[in-house]
Amino acid sequence: MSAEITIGLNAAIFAVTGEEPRILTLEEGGRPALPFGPLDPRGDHTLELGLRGWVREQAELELGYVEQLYTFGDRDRQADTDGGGRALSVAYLALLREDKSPARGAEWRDAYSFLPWEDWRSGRPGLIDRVLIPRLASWAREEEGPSGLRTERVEIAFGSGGAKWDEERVLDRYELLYEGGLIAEARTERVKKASRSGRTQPGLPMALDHRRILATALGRLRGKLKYRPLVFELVPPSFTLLQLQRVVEALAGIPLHKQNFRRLVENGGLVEGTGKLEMQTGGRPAELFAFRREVLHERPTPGVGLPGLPPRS
Amino acid sequence: MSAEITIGLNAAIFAVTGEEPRILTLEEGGRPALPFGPLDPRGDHTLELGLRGWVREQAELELGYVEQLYTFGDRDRQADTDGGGRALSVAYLALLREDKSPARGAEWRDAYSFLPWEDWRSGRPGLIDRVLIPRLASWAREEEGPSGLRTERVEIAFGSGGAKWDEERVLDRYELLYEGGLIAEARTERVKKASRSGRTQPGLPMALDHRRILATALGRLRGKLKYRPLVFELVPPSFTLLQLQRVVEALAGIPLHKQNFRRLVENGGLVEGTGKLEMQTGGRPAELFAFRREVLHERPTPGVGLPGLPPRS
DNA sequence: CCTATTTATTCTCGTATTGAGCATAAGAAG
DNA sequence: CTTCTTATGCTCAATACGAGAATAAATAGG
Repeated sequence: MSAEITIGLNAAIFAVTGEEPRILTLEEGGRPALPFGPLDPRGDHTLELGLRGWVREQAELELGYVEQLYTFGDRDRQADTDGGGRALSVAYLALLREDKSPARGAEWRDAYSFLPWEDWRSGRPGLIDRVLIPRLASWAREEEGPSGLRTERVEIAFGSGGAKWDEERVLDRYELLYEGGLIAEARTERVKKASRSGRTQPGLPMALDHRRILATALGRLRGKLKYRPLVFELVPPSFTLLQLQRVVEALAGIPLHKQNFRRLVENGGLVEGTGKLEMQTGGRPAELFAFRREVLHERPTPGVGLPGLPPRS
Repeated sequence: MSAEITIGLNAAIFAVTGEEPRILTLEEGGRPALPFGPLDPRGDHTLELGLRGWVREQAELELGYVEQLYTFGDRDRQADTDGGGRALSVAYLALLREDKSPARGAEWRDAYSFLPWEDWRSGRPGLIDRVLIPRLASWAREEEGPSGLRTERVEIAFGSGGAKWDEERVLDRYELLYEGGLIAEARTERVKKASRSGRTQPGLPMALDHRRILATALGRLRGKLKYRPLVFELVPPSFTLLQLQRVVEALAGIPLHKQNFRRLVENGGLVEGTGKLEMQTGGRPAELFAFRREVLHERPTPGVGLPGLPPRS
């Protein structure tokens, strides 16, 4: 009766440096992997503590903000478990201030190198209409059961055909690309055929299911930015408003209106001026601001907001 | 090395009938329990399918909307595992249209009977200021390490001391009450002492950690109502706007302004009139409306909204 | 038939927030 | 001292929100 079950603990650890979102990776069988390790059923008091332990061990980093993301347990998409064993992955989202340098073996990589279609900071990436949509469209055509179901999913996920781009639907997009055979990690006939015919699979692949975890994490992070003051976990204790904005933009993957962003965080009571100035701006000096913790008292959902949302929600 | 690990699948299944939110329960060791069963590591292809199987078996109900909630794995708060085994619970939130009657053994119960402080539809429940706050305050006083930390948590969670009530913080409140010894399921000295001295623990207890799962589920549901059209999983295909509003109010636990609610869902494109009328209203007949699926195309976050939120987000 | 009651539905109004952009300030570079 | 760059302040129209008045269409009772 008892097949062996193992619990893997995975962390998608984000930092933002140089205006780019980074994700901490290890090298695992030739592909980048998220830091992970098995739960010690006797030792680890909580899942989160187990995770922190693994990250400490593998990257010599002490995690700050940590939040549980999702538990992956599909039998068909798990690691090649040797026997009949079953592996579950409990995935976490973690944030680290700046990019502290990790131990050798671990390194920070540009998060968008794995999900290049998610970066809209310089407009809609050409990749989407040039590669993704055409190939997804042909995938949608071929097995159309209930008319247009796949087509509708593609439109909603990628903001084509009249739908609007929703930066939070990172996982929807990844899953669609996975099903459509555009993700190298899916070892389906479709992917093999495509690569034989010389087509590239967009974005760098990761080990196992880790890119899916990354997509889940990025989607959650983007969503949560809007209603919890998470950005402040990623910036130094004092920062200029432009720095703050760049961090939000890096994660959200879209450009923001500078003056309005300032108005939002200042009037929203999220930050307070420190009186000090940052002189290395390349222009007029900028005031340094700090997070106002009291805001947690005052407003139920103190996020930084993103444009394009139908307000009130 | 290998201690046995078991994965429990739990479901918090909501329905709304007669303007009351209901939760599906079984009876387990004298206390109400959420439907649950162990994952079959060989049989179940996915966690969700395993869960659906258990609910089918135990309650003879076919789940509609299902979403993964959280994975609980604290060693100290798990079931009394006989040996050194470790149990994880993967909890799900599920919604069921109306209340289909379950098999014997399962029954629908008022969700607020377990979390009575969460129902603000007729104003702030007296229980909060009469019982919860005083007892939490004394708990906060007694072990105040960093000054006011506990006090601050209580204020934010319960909307006392200047903070506003945030209906989403269901889990925060539950955890606070748990730590403060007001939750019967916590088998701490504090709880025992309180019950010896005749104090009641507010709300009906559930088996194991199930009330915590319920709190997690309700919090998530309240949050998600605002930006995804979840309510429509809980109402019949056609409904009057007041019916819809009552369902939202039941779950959110707060009263809504009728005219504004109507404006929100109508102008928001969430519903469309069917032309048919409901005559049994007790007053003027009401038009029957239906969910407009197209809205998924048009707006990224088509929720029903709740008042009091700092807009944008 | 007339009236009170109940619920539905339509509008209005004052206020706050949003999205967009113009204008000014204060540094550095030449 | 002109130009470039970034910071910061301010305006303006469009929209959304919160609250509530006003009107419509049923039912129940006399």
